[in-house]
Amino acid sequence: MMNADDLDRKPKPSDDDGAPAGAAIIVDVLAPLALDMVWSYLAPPELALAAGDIVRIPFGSREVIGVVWAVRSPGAIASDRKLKTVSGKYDAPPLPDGLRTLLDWIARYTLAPRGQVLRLALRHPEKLPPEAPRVAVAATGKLPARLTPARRRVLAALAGHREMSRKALAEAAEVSLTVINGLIDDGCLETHVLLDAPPLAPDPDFAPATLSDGQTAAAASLRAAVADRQFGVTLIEGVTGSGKTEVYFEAIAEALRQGWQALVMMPEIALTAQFLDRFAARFGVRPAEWHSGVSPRQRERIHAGVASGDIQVVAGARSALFLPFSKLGLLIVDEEHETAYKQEDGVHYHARDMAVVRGRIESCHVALASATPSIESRVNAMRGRYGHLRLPERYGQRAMPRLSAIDLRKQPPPKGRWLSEPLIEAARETLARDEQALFYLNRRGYAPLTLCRSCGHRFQCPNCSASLVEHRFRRALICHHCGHTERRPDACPACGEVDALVPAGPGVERLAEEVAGLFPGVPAITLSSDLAGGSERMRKELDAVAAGEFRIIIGTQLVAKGHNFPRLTLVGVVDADVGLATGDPRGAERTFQMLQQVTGRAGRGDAPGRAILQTHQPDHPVMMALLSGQSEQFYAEEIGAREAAGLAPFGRLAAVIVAGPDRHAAETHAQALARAAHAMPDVSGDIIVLGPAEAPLAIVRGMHRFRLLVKCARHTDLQGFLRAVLAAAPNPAARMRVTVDVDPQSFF
DNA sequence: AGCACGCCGACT
DNA sequence: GTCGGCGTGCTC
Repeated sequence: MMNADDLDRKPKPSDDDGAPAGAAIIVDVLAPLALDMVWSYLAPPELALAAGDIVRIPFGSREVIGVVWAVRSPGAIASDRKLKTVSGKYDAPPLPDGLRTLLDWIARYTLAPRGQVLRLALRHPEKLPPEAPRVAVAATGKLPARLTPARRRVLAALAGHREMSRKALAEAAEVSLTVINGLIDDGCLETHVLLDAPPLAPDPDFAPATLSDGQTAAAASLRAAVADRQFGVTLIEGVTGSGKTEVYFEAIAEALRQGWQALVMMPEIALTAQFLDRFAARFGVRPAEWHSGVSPRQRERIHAGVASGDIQVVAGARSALFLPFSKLGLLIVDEEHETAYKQEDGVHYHARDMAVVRGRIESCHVALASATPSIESRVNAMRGRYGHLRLPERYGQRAMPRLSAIDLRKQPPPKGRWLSEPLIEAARETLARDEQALFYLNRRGYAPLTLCRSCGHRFQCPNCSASLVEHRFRRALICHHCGHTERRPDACPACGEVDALVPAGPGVERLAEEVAGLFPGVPAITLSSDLAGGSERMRKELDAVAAGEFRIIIGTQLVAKGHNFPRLTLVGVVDADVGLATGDPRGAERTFQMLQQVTGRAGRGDAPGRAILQTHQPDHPVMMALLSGQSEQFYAEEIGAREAAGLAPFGRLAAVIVAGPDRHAAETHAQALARAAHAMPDVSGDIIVLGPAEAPLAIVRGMHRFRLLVKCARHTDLQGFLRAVLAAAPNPAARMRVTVDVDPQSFF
């Protein structure tokens, strides 16, 4: 977005510029470094700096980029030290007030240095070669002195057009650019710079969808909320195919009619050509698209367009939240429960929550959409903080899949096998109808556990104490937490017995073996993140599945979303209990969300889908919720259970300051604390463990040096929790200094 | 974050 | 005798 050539160089300071010393303008500049401070500089008056401007400043021995965070009132020279002078200003859109407020807010909330948060909004190449002006040519009417065949073709190709770009003309006339340049030199063609046409505006009335009654009502309510131009949040809840997208498209249409911008955030993987096409079908053009794969040049254009208002709608991953919108009027967070919204490195933020914050700052409406909302959003909806729109039915041809459960206690598969007779029978019927079946098992590898039959030795990761997972294809034992890999030995390392190691439990590889035995000759594919060949290969295989090349799919959570498999009518959940007893307080919520997603994939227009859950606990609230299609009860129980366990339904941040003069000792303490906190059974989420700091005020300044681990404590009794964590720490010298208790809502 | 300054080990 | 390791401190 910035370019060195855009830098307005400060004229050479002269002794007689006559400005009285007291009238010097001072600006406070924030640099995108891991520093929290703003730095004061003298501002050359001719740059006319304003808050938000992007400047270059001398900083220590180098020059860095910075953003004017504040312009000090004239005459207020606070510091007695000699100030350096701003070197120049970039001809780039300034950061709007709302965005700067958001960045400050996030820095405060996440305890991150402001400079580091600023990076989120400035993550662009500092220098780009200036964009080459695009040149168009038009005929002048003059005929060339020598009319060669090539020249004739050029003039003929241009005949129907007022102007064409040189490249397009050369292609159309099947000549090289030399011929065209020759004609320009002869004066037969004239050139002019082609101005960048503003992008085509999405048209709110291009092709409004036909909505069901329920959708119409929901859309009307959302439209009204948008037009209100006040901060508010609506949770849109509706199963896959219920038309959530169509409903929020109507909200976007309303924002467009009002002349406001809209941002649609989605998890990175959900931002597909399919979505962009759907948008284009409704509004006539694709939205601007923003994610990690967008080219630097395109980023620059989007920045400029969003700041000028030429771009009205952006669909983007979480980082799109930091674009310099000039008149944002609507934020939408699609698939709001997705964990991909959580940034876990650098600045730790949850993009869904920060979207709500930005909505608050911009005074506009925020819509959160999901088939399986997060507990947090549910609680907010239940307590009336968020509006709640439900779209309970599938619209159009697709019927909801029929769900049933198989009680594995009553109908267990034979020993060493994982598919029960009724599920196998259902798959047979499906295959006989020439349809596809999916066996879902969220376990990579061959077997999650390897045991020694002779001495009972269990293979464990040396770093994490988790079980090593056998990957038979790679002949390796792998830790799924840290990636530790070792060769699978033939003899037990504990007792030396040869050929005594047995796999315990199923993974997708083992399941594939069983499926191959049960359905010989039926084309099947196993899809997990272990698939060799990278995303390229994955895409190819998913396309092959969509085209019906495979009849049986065996997959991990990777198949739960994304690609549409049009012939898929049976989803068999091989072990619905995976993830329920892991000690993770979010286990039930996650399991429900995942199973709801994956079972929802069954069914197509003419063939209703079926989903079968194999479970040992058919009475578990998750299974009941899935089977009945009623999630109310489940959510209510989940919230109640969390409250009973002393867990807050909202995230909270806790900062533990480990005091001590010795940096290494402090790091060791902090890591031990983090581990101890992690191991506590009733805690999930994030704990910020900070290194030595002298006083609470020093946190912000000192924390960046010792940022060791950030995870978020979801705990109502924070003080008690921290005391417990500290009690578990090996060194009692570690002291708790500060806790920060932040419910995002409580900040307002 | 970068970058300089500073004080101890293996090389031309 | 120097090159270079990364520990510590500073940046308007």
